[in-house]
Amino acid sequence: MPELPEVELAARHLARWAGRRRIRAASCSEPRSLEPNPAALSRLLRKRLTGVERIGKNLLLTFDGAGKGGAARVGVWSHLGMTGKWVRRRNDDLPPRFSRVRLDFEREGSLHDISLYFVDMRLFGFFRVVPGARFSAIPVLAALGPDPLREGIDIARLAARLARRRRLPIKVAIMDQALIPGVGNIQASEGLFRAKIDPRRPAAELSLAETKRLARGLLASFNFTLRRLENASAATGGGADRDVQYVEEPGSPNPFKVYDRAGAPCPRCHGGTITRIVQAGRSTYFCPACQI
DNA sequence: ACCCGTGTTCGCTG
DNA sequence: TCAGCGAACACGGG
Repeated sequence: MPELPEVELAARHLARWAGRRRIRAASCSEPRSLEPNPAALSRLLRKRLTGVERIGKNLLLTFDGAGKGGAARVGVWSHLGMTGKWVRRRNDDLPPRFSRVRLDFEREGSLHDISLYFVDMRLFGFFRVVPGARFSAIPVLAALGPDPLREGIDIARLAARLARRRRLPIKVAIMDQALIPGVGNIQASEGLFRAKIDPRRPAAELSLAETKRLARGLLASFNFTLRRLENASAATGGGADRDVQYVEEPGSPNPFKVYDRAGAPCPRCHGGTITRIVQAGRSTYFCPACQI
């Protein structure tokens, strides 16, 4: 599930659910993973969630101390991996299955106590406490490109970087998080379809016009997917003090134009058949007739 | 039983 | 030094 749109929705939910609220308790339940550990989690106690930022698929939370005497600021760097999600539950509800981290927030105004859970079945995601919230000191984060939703896509920068990928297929190239962070396997196929670009083309061969189309196609796909997620989230009871998950419900129809639609007629040209190929070990979907 | 997977990192190779 | 590749991580679902 989690590519840029899903993580964006998670960030908005976290801010709405727990923004400005103070952590009363923090615990982790996973037996074998080293991260986080109780000692690291304890640094969050009594601190207020003052910032929720997203760069690509990375969630950056900032917590500030209660005291005015400059109590230490603490950050959390969280990634949803393949199966991670954030879930809100009432305080006395049972923890969801595959819960890894539980954060209990204090009552605030008319809001009830709530618990937020970081849930991750496959354990490819993580939740790391970052002392001082010095995110930029983390090499992986520093290497990320500018977030496309907030800062747009710098065509010149993108073109210059693609030019260095001589042989790499464009679909594989754009999944490099240093280029356009947040592009995952679904959004890569969707963005290329919207841009009418063949995913097999060597990255360095794209013209400037094609690079522009690609940037627009990716942004359009991000925004389309985000809107779908917002609607699905609102429909399942956003605002009510009930259990809410932000991910699409299982069994909901595939909202994508080509992803996971092998064999279907092309929704644009109607002349081609959506085809699945494997690139760098991942599925790619495209229309051989109108993606050139 | 077997294979697949919406992500990332690491080690190897040329 | 580096682009590119394949494996590894873990585990439910089809």
